[in-house]
Amino acid sequence: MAEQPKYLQVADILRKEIAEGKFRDGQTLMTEEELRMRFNVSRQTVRQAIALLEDDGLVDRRRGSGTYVRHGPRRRMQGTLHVGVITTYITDYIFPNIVSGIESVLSDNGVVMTLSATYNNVKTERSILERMLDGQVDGLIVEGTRTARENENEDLYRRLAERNIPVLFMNSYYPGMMNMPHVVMDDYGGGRIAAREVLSRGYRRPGGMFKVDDLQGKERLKGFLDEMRAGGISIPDDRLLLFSTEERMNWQSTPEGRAFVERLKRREADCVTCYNDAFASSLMNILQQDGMKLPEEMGFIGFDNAIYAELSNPKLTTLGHPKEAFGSLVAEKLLRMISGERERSVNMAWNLIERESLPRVERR
Amino acid sequence: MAEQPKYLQVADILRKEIAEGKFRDGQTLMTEEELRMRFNVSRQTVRQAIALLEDDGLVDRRRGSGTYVRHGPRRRMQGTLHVGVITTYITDYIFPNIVSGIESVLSDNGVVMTLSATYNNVKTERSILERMLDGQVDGLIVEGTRTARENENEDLYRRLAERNIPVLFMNSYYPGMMNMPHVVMDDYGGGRIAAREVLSRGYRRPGGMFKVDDLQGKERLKGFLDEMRAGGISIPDDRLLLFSTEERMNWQSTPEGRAFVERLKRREADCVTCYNDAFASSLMNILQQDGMKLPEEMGFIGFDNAIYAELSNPKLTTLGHPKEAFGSLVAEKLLRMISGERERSVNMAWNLIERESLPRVERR
DNA sequence: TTGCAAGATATGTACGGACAAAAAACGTGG
DNA sequence: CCACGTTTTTTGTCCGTACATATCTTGCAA
Repeated sequence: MAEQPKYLQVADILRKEIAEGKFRDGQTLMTEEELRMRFNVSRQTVRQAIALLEDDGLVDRRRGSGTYVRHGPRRRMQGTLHVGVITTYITDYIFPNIVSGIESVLSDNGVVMTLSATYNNVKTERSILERMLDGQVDGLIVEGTRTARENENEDLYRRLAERNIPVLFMNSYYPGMMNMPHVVMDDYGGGRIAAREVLSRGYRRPGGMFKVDDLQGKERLKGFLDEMRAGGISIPDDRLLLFSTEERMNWQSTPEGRAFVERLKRREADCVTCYNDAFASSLMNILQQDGMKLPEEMGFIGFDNAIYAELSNPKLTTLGHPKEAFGSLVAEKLLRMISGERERSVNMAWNLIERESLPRVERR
Repeated sequence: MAEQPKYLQVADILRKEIAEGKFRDGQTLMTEEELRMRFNVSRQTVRQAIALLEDDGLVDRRRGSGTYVRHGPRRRMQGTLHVGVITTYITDYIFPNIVSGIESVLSDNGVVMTLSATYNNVKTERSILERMLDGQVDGLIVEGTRTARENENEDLYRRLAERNIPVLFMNSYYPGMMNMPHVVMDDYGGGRIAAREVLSRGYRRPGGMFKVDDLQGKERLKGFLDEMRAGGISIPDDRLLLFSTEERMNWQSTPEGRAFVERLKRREADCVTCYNDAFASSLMNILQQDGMKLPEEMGFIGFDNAIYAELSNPKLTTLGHPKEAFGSLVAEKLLRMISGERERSVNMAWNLIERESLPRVERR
């Protein structure tokens, strides 16, 4: 009591006990009177504590009956289910397609969706999660932000877990995050596929550019390097450009970025494996403006099969992301989680889409 | 007290007085002690009442200082601004473009956006509004649902108004809704433009299909008919198909819809003005499958300049919706409203985009 | 066994009082 | 006039009590 008010202490203890599942039978096990005795406080204090739990949606109070712990599907009857979806972007790149897949499943099931974007900003993610917490969502689909770094918002995810709100990560996830399942592409495997493709088409001085502040990029890079090593090719550091999101919009203007482009212009590599199609497309443009002939003078392979892939010139050879199907799978999985089932994580396989940007080459 | 508990009565009175602006100076004017005297209740009861107002975000309590009424920009310091966006659809039609316009402005200003779709269902709209209310948004952009009918959710909009949460309607709005401004296309004017275009190109037996459960459609229809009348053309009822959203997906299979299509096949009209490009496109397909040659045998004009317009064959002549620019304008307006300014409603003008579906015709 | 009424049990409302802690107002001395 | 400590004001926490009201349980009677 010297530090924290009693009602908070009581609330915390009860919160913890609920999280541990001590009250599986339905009722909070204790009436206000029993709690009063147990903690040796007044009934008002007990009520104040329980009020907090009620705000959090952890318990329901019924006059004349008792206080009940909620588990499982939150809203008992009336009222629609609400699902929150948190992605890095909404209207860019392949996200409209993924969201569309999610949306179609949710709306078919009469579930209301709430969509927010983090723009790869951890603070924004925090702010959105806070809103979701007191907005009483019944489930959450999250694309992790900066997942290769320390997870600043772990406390909020813990609170979601305490409230039995199912969370499903997609595309990218925080490793070791309390048994929350994820649906992601097999990024490590994708990196290996890309490398194998590059090698089998005769390239011998491969380069690469990867975003490394999220798991996706790190895994793609790892798979890429492992497969290269297995093929007997080692890649010097200066044929690799590693960057993080801050530089997304202007990686070309960083010292490393400029140096990398210069080396490519000097033909120090014969092909580039790119983190995704957006970067592949913009890098191709830069080199073409400098007069390089593509794909003859340099091969390219990307990830995701975004719109750019079909529209760019030469058309991009790329690993195809299932997008709509991916979104649908994610949504279906979350709905099952909401209805109480345990779901496993999924790694989806890439399928190579061969276009024009990575032609077979002769000895150079 | 015979009916409602005292603390609710007190809360309601205070809520009303706050809404009327009685406490413009900052403090609630009354301390808990003063309120206790005024209402002749105990201090606990007063506190219980104020707690409700605090939940609603109407007041802030500061220990040792007093209870203050919040007006204007909600979150005082820390914490990002949150804006809710409610549209009828998200990933369909022109909505991705509009949302993109909104999103770019909001994210440039560091504002977090939360996006939800009603699918033109008033109950869903209600459910979303409830979430927005206890999610503490700082502003709301709403595309009204079924705006030509009674507004079932007026109570919720009133509560938003009570809490000083600015609401801006777009595309479609509820007439007479407490001074909440709107940004819409000039639908009446658009109807007239379409009619004028049809007439000036020589068509003399014009038909039309319009959705009439929202204001947009009603206004477009009204403008269309008025301009026709002004041009000396009266349109018999059976050359018009009026429908509502329920039938959106399958208007072709309703008795009226089938009858309408049959009349078109018998060439009882020489052109059709369509509620929007989606309907225009699908109607064109139906007639073409029946062997009709377009645009020679029947002219078409739509609204919105959606993707279909460019992709269909023949390419659609249509009235262009500004989409991204529209979204940006809406977002900028709402941000100004959040920072306290009063904003006027806007009717944006259409611009005609001439493609292939409404060619000039000779006397028939 | 069923139906209903009375009683027991639980939460909801309301009152009173007391002290704690933070902020604001005041007063005093420099 | 300012600085600093003291007092006052105001909200926060906590206790005890009483009664209201909804729900559940029990037991009696048909």
